[in-house]
Amino acid sequence: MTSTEFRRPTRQRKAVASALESIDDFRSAQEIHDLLKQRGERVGLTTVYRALQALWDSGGVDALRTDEGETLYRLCSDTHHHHLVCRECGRTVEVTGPTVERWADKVAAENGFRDLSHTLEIFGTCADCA
Amino acid sequence: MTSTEFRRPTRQRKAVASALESIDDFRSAQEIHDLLKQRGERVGLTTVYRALQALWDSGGVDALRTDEGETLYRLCSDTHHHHLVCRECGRTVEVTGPTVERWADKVAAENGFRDLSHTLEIFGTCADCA
DNA sequence: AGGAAAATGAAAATGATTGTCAACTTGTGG
DNA sequence: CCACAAGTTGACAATCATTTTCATTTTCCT
Repeated sequence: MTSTEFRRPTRQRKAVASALESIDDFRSAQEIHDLLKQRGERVGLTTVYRALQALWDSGGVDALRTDEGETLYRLCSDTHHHHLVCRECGRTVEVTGPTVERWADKVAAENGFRDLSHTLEIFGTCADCA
Repeated sequence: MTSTEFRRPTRQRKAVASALESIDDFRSAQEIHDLLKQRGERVGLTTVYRALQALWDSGGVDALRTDEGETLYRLCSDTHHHHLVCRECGRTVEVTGPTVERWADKVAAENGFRDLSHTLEIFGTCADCA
């Protein structure tokens, strides 16, 4: 249902998309690039960046910033949601929060803000790592 | 009440702290460095970074990451809160959300996560910029 | 086929932040 | 009062993710 992202679905772009499909956790552009290399898919790092960017622009992937400043990507389910991220192992749990959405909208509206977006990530140590 | 951060309160560190006190919005390390330069305070950029880092470690300031990957700092009120940030002018409004705090704790607990922290920022266009 | 627009990728550039290290301060014990 | 060790500073180089550049290649359309 979501528009299929690319003006031209090239080999490289399909490779990136397919790499994302084979992973559950968030990965950096570089990691995805490495993964493609392992698979024998020859795709330039620059292109991987561009493809991820494009996917993000079109809403096809979720992006997340680590404390170290790396951007991590992950295929996006089509519902709006947030993440619970384990600081140790990086495991992520997808959580949805109508409560939060409503609260954010309300607060923003009260302050006269339009055209909203928000980021919410919860960090912690998961049961396995505790 | 908040511990005063520095092992040795040097001229430079006091300058950074005082610069922060004179501002309301979030500023980058570089901007703070510039501000000090304008004031005639000669402080190395490296030192500004280190001072801000130290302040952050001790909980004295709030830090926020822009989409462009810059880290912005601001003196921290002692209540836990979040920010409503205008994408255009950078104006920030401090908001508190007990609702959200509770929700985050609950969700995390349900998934067996401990030792929580979270980030929540709302972005939008403020009334003046619309 | 043929040309224009889109896409690629290697290499250089950017830009925020961090590491290095020699010089400088400061507090302390003697 | 003084020397010394530990804490600090800052100019500069180094990192490292990401972006630009730009010449080359691919793809789409007619």
